Amino acid sequence: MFPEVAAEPPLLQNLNPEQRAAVTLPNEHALILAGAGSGKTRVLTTRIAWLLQNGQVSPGGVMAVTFTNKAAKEMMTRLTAMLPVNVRGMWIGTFHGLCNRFLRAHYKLANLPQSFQILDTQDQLSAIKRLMKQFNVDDERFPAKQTQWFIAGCKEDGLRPNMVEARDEETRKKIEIYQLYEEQCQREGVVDFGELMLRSFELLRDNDPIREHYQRRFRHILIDEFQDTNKLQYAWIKQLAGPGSSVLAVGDDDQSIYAFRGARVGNMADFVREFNVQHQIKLEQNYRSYSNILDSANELISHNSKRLGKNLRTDQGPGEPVRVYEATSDFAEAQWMVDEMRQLVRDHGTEPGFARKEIAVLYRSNAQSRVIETALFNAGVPYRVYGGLRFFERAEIKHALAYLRLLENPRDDTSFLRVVNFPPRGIGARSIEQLQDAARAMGASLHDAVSTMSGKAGANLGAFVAKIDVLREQTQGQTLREIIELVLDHSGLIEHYKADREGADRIENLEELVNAAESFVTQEGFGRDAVALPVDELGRPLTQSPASQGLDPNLPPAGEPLAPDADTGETLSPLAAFLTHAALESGDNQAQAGQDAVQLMTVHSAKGLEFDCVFITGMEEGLFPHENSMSDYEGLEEERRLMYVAITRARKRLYLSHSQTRLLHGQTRYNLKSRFFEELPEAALKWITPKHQGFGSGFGFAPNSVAKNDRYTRTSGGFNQDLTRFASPPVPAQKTAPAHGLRSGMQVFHNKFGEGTVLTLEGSGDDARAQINFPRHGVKWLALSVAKLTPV
DNA sequence: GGATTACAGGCAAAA
DNA sequence: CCTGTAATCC
Repeated sequence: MFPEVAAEPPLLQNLNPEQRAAVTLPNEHALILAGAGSGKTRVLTTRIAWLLQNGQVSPGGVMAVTFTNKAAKEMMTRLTAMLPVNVRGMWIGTFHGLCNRFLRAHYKLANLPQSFQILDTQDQLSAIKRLMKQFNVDDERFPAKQTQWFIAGCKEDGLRPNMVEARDEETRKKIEIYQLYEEQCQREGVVDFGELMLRSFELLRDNDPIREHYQRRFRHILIDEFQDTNKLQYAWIKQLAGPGSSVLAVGDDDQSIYAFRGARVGNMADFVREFNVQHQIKLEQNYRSYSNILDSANELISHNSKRLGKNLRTDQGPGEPVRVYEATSDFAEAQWMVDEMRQLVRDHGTEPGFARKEIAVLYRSNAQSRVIETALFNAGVPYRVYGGLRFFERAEIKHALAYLRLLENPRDDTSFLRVVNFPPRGIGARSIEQLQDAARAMGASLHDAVSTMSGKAGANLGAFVAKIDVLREQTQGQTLREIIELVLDHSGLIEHYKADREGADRIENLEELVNAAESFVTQEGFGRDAVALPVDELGRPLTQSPASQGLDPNLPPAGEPLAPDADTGETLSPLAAFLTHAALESGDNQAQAGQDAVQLMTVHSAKGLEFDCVFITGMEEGLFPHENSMSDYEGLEEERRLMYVAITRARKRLYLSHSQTRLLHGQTRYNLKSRFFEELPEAALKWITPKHQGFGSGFGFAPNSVAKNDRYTRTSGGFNQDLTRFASPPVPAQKTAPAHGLRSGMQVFHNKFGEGTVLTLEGSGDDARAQINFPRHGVKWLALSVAKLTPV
């Protein structure tokens, strides 16, 4: 079953020395610092192929962990292209996907029902809201979002309620809610994302035979994007890594952009120390971008202090300069971009134009996409927006899934409440409250409590529950496709949206759900959720009984489809498997997939992607860097890394743009251009704002400020700090424009509040306001015509 | 009591 | 701009 080792494996051809060293590392722990565009995925997959080819490990002994489903799929695709290997035996997937697989196989030990359902972020929030209402928690003092943040944060740190320190009264209350939330989830047979991780970790930690079994099994553990791992994920890896395993961590500290969701860059240093890592390899050769782009990235990131140290280099020439554009408004910025794109796409005779899908527009926050979308739409340019609501997160899809989940698990109160009165069937808030009271009193689920209800409300509720129960009966033994079609039909969802004038899209999506299910069933890898297989020291599957090898006799044989239970071999129903899939892979944003369209996305979601041409828009103080991150040093460094990620997405052309004015939260804001401009190498940049740029027609004032603008335009290439002050804000009433002379980031002194940092500037003249962070008094908005501020 | 519409308040990034 | 609640009608 092992291919003979080739004399000179073609796998190693065309690898540079560092890459080759990484691929052929000895079987020990190692860290690879992989810069952007340095062929990281290639190294990872080639490493696995190399290990397999040399017979050092069998597929069953390999675990490769990623953060996104996309990365996992990419890895499997590339791997199968390299070697005729059955990827099904390997554990390749996201942290959450693998934890799910593990918990399904050992659900009894994990104290979960076999068909436990997974709450996504939305579901989790509504579960918390419901709980807080039930226990009369003041939602002014404890906003549900904040509570959700707290609970998720605790789990990311591996903390159960009893392990969290109650520093103050507020925290004590939050811990109490956390405790209640856990009980509620357990009662209802659901787990959230964090719980998937935490419970797998605890099972590994507390159950010696299980832990030792998996430690024996996984000879090679490879982790992608290691800089994004949180405390719990790191602890989980430590549990899995046994005496004979080799952990290969691949990461880039400069691309750590997920601190807000618990990522700890420090895990890289901890890994080196705690695993006694002897092999560290830096991949600094970049195969993606021209040097103007790379120099910009290198120079920018050099302004960060806490770095492991790494500098990207390329053999490609300088390429085009990085073009910088200053627009008068967000509207004008979008318009300029559309014009520029037209040029890029156009065939110039000697050189063919760029494909539209090779052009990406990146922005810091999702809200910025609207203006750009409008401009593209009006110009008739096809585009595709990532982010926002993904397929499985759309309301109509979630409704349909809620019905399906109730078939699988009637205790799922979150799903029950979502659809009990959708489509409307005469069950209002009052009836639901009564039902919740009854359920609480008898300690039962809402579903089971319905039988105690009487009167008209009881009749309506009874009819609903009966419908669910009948559907459950009817769908026994049916195919997934039939089940979903039946549910769509009998739930009344289709009918309801048919009556809605704007329901056509939703019906289309519901039909797409049937397709999604169909392709889930037929797709290769449907059964890839195989569970633990007993293995020998090299990770080869054992042919003898596992018990005779001293392994846990309860562990199942290899290759079973559909994640059979480790004990009984009982498999998950296709419906339950599909529901899991829906929760763990929120689905590509399938709008116009495959079409040659311009790509719009946040910088976060651009990570890992690359394009010929990249536009980074909204390069303004308060937006990028974002105002919520500007006040503290750590936050600012993360913003800088984010910018680093954005820049390194570009292969050939990079555009940076900022706008003097922007409509944000319904009002015009005057933002200064981003401080990041000053951290880029002048030689690599080219200022392309037209000299006599007038103000857009939508502004209601004439371009009478040409003199000023002209002066600004002359700063092309250089970024003279003093001049920027004259350039923005370009307010109609010019005499009052920049009278205060403040800049965000500036230190100022206030008679009452003391020293503080200017965060944001807004408005002009007598209305000018500044948001200032005073360490002693917090963040305040001050009217500049009133407040006495002196620069420090 | 429930359904529908009107309006106020919040608003970063995401598996 | 989207969500959650208040006001209104049935």
